[in-house]
Amino acid sequence: MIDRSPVIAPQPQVGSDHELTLTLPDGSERQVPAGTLPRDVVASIGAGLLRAAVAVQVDGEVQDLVTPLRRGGEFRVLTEKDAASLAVLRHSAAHMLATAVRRLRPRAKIGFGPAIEDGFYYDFEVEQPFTPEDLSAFEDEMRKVAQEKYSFVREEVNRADAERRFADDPLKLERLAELGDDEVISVYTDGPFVDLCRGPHVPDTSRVKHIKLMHTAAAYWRGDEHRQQLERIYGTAWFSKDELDAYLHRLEEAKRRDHRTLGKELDLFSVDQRVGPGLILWHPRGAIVRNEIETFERELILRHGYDLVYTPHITSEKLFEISGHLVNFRENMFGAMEVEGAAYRPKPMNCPGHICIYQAHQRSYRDLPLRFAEFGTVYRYERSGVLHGMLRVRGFTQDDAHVFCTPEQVDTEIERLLDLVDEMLRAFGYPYTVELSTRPDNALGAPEVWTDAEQTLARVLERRGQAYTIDAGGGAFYGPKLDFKLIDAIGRKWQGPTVQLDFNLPERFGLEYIGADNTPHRPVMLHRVLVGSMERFVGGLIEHYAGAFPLWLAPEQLRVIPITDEVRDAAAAVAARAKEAGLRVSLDDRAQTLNYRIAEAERLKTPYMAIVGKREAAAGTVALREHRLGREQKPHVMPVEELVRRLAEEVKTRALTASGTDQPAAGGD
RNA sequence: GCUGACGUAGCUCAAUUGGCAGAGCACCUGAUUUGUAAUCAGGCGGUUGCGAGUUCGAUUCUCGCCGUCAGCUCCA
Repeated sequence: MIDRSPVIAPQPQVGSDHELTLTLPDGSERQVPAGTLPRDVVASIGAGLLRAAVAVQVDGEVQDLVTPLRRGGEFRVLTEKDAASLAVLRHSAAHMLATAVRRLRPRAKIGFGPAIEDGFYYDFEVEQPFTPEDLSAFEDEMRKVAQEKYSFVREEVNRADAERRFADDPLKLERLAELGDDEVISVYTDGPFVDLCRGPHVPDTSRVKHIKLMHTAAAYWRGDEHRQQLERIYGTAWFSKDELDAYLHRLEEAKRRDHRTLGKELDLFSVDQRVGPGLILWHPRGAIVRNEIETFERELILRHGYDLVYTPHITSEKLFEISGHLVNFRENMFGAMEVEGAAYRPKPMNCPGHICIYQAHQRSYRDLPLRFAEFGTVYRYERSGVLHGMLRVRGFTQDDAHVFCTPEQVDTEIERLLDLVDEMLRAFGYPYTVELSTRPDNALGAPEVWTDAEQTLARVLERRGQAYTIDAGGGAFYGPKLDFKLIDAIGRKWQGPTVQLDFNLPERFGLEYIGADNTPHRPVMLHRVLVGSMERFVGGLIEHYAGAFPLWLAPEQLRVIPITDEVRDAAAAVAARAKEAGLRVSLDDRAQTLNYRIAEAERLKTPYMAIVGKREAAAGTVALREHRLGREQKPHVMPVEELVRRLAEEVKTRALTASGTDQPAAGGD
């Protein structure tokens, strides 16, 4: 028999003997006894509000309507309109998934089922992995659970009671054993399913209507790869059908932008089994994009006082013994090759090489700061399961640089780096956020040095009015860092530039400079990358621009198309003129229909097409077609000189074509 | 590396219970001379990822390896 009775308020276990003060959003105050259920408070405000309520927020903390109030403070009712409600909905959806799975697979053991960004998951221990058919059966069953409108009933129980209830669920017992004696043990029941859970939940299962189970995956219990793997089911849940549809559409959009698909369609790069997984072959069209970025960046950093250097791809592994990489990251390095009795390795980082250049001379404080930059190709062994297109590879080129300076110069150097980062990212149209990562537990060096460095970073950021968040304990063991996160055209975050202070390598290599006092001092070393890796950055750019690069980066900037053979020479002259102006231009005089040739140029997302017919040939003009204007557009007739001027200007200013406005071709490709 | 799915022409995909491996696009040839997103005809193209096994017969079933995809774990 399914218990469908309404919620019975469990007796609160803690102090119901004192009054709590709740402050409502309108400023009014209410006194209620501790242990009162929020639903009673909400009901007293209004019946309509109770119907709309998803949960409440008390003193900043979200809790559901059936968890006894234990403290007072700001009291806000959360409805479907509040962003914080989504996590509650999704957590409840996870329970409903478990409810559905348990109905169809009574022997499935339950793990955890939290809300995550964009959805939820639930882990199960089962003998047979789930199939796609299982998934749709579970989804149907979840809808039934929603229709059956079970209340989420909260009970607070003692340990013995909880152990009895989850006697058949070893994973839950393990979790239970970890709960401290002072913690409230609560369980939530929706219909036939009961789960050890802190909450909060929506009032009943009928609130969870717009769901979709996305896929299954294996996941390690407690995220520990030495523990058993569980079957995880991912799903998403929203308050309205529109939101669900919009989310699914966002996924489609991301798929449409996938750099692996576009990389093939636009002939930018490939990988070849014979070369090896995670090793990128840059095709001519992709190489143009990369080269433009490198040229731009090289010009930029030279202007910012950097010196270009080159270091070998393969070095004696002694270098990595000194640097400590061999001890700490041996598993992630390519294996050693023996040459005349000495072991050599492909470099996993450029820093040791740059340090050796620093040490090639005795350095004076007058030489500092020294800024060595290199597009340095490094090789790291990444486990096969993590490789992903251009975004996660085994060989990549970092736009790496190391700044060697005196402690007094760190301030200004950081400041200069922030300018550099800003100039670089603006060129690609990326907004960004900044994160300051501080001292981790396994940190090297004196805490005072760390605190000092962290304060320097924070001070510079604050002086510039740059907003930032702090990732406490997120620094590398050898120094604190600034991480820049890029936000792409569809709102996704990407790892961007990083600036890192290093207390370790100067020590290990014994770096020195002679100070004004004529004694040796240890310089400070800064590592920094702007784009990180050319591979990852270009992969990200492909997705950011959906393959429609701004003109300065476009592999082919202009395609000239004569309508008939009669005007071929006129078209060739247009192409020659554009080429002379430094544009990347091609002439498509194939014996194909005009429509065919336009379709192909559009498929390649060629920014501009100059069509030349009899009228244009006679007048010295072209009919210009622009990729970004989409399918319906009137050709814009202009003199050849104006075309060239306009495009050259657009390249020179590195103008950003409206990224994200690139529409999918309605037919054809 | 782990779990699961997948691997057929350059690309996207077919191939009824195991029975002659196919289409569209691309490419080549010819015709077509076109006014803004795919002209017509013909042709070329395959050790069905690799290797073994079962079978009269394997793209199809089994095993191993390689690779790809999703997720987990990892990313100095």
